[in-house]
Amino acid sequence: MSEQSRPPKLGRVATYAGQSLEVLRGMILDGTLAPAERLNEVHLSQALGISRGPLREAIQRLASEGLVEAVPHRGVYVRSFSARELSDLYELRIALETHAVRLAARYAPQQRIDELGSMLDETESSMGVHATSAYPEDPDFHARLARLAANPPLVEALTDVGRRIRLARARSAHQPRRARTALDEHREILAALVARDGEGAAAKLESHLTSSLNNALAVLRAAEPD
Amino acid sequence: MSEQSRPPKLGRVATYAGQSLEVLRGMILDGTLAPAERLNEVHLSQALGISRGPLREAIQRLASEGLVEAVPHRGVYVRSFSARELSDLYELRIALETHAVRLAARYAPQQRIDELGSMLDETESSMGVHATSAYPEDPDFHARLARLAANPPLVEALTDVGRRIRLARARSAHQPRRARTALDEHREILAALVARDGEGAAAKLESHLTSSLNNALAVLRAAEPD
DNA sequence: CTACTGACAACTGTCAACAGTTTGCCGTAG
DNA sequence: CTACGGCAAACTGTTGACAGTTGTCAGTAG
Repeated sequence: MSEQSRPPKLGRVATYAGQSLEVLRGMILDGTLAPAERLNEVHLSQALGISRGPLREAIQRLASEGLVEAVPHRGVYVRSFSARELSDLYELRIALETHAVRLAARYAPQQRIDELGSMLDETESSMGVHATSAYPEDPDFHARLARLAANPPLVEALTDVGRRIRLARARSAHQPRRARTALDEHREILAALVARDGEGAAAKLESHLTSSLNNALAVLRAAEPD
Repeated sequence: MSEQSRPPKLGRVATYAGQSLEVLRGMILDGTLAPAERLNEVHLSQALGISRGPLREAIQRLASEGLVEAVPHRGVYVRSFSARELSDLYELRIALETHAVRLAARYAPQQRIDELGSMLDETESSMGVHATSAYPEDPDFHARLARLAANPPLVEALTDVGRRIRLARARSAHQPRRARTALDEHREILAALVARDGEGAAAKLESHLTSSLNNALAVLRAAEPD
């Protein structure tokens, strides 16, 4: 067991397992597979036109992303989140993302920050047309913000948390009013970032995410007030 | 596709995939499978006495934990970490763990904090005997500290980061002197926690982890000074 | 009417074989 | 001697079938 060699460069090739992963993730996040629903391997593999092997691999990865929960010998279920779990996820996200923005304020090259600004401009101009995007906290802004920290493991962790949050608040989809507010808050965060004010950006980001959480919680409780 | 039901309670049953996961994780963390080494599915499945199916599932999970890297059609490799990646991991860990300790200072019940203290006493008394534990930052203390935050996703994230760090610094195993220092630093952190001084505990924790990182980096550079 | 028992059906876990891709080797041409 | 091309071995991706477990539902005893 000493077969020395170095990992090759990544040469992406399509694989059924990989494709199924993306399809299933989409089905979960857009509600085709509802929370608490059980995934039947036979039915799903037939629906996707593949065998159970690759499907099981895809499901496995979904479990590691926290989108489904697998119980040995009893099947896998789309995760459903309580209000408490949603709060926990947001708290984690706040810790990660405020740290990311502090790093970005210190180390991010000016150009990348400017790109974020022009991205916001595009979002705003397309806003009048499409009325609103499907999701107020457009993941793009936050994902790009995270990447400015230039810390791959941090980005990875935030991606996972982001996906779970998106699933947890799937029902509270579009909220036109909040989308407008969110854009303004994004601009404030960016302004602090341009000024290289890490603490200020972190503070604005935290309040932004906190109000986003409160909004989600309100919708959640309105849906099931028990 | 609307099969309603609720997720059952967890009823752990042994499964080849699950067992293989733990075996393989152990082999990677203790160096039996060296960094950059390729995992041959056929050889491994024969060595473990199982077929490739469950083995592939176990490998899949290792990949999601960040311990191996899978390249489609080219095999999976035990991850090896550069100094930069190790720093990134520590930075992420610091962000997560300082946040955890702040939460702990605010919300953790007194009893759980006291348990941490008696655990440190045991560690110290067993220290003269075994001379030193295999790993200076004994994962137990940090893992328990994380759990005090009472935020499962946060604990999960820290577990993953901890495993990767442990792999990254696998070579720099025992360091008796540092183990002694680490224990003292743990006591300081705990003292701040007892005083419910979240900021103080966070600061002490950060410097503790920073010196741990510097120690690891020094060992790493000594091993391969290129 | 309720609680237990046993068999059946459905589903997940596992296996062995097949198929497609990658990689290394060998021969040939320049 | 070096560069290119094609063949073959090795390995990963995929499949369909088998095995063991779980959950359900009659049927029966209390």
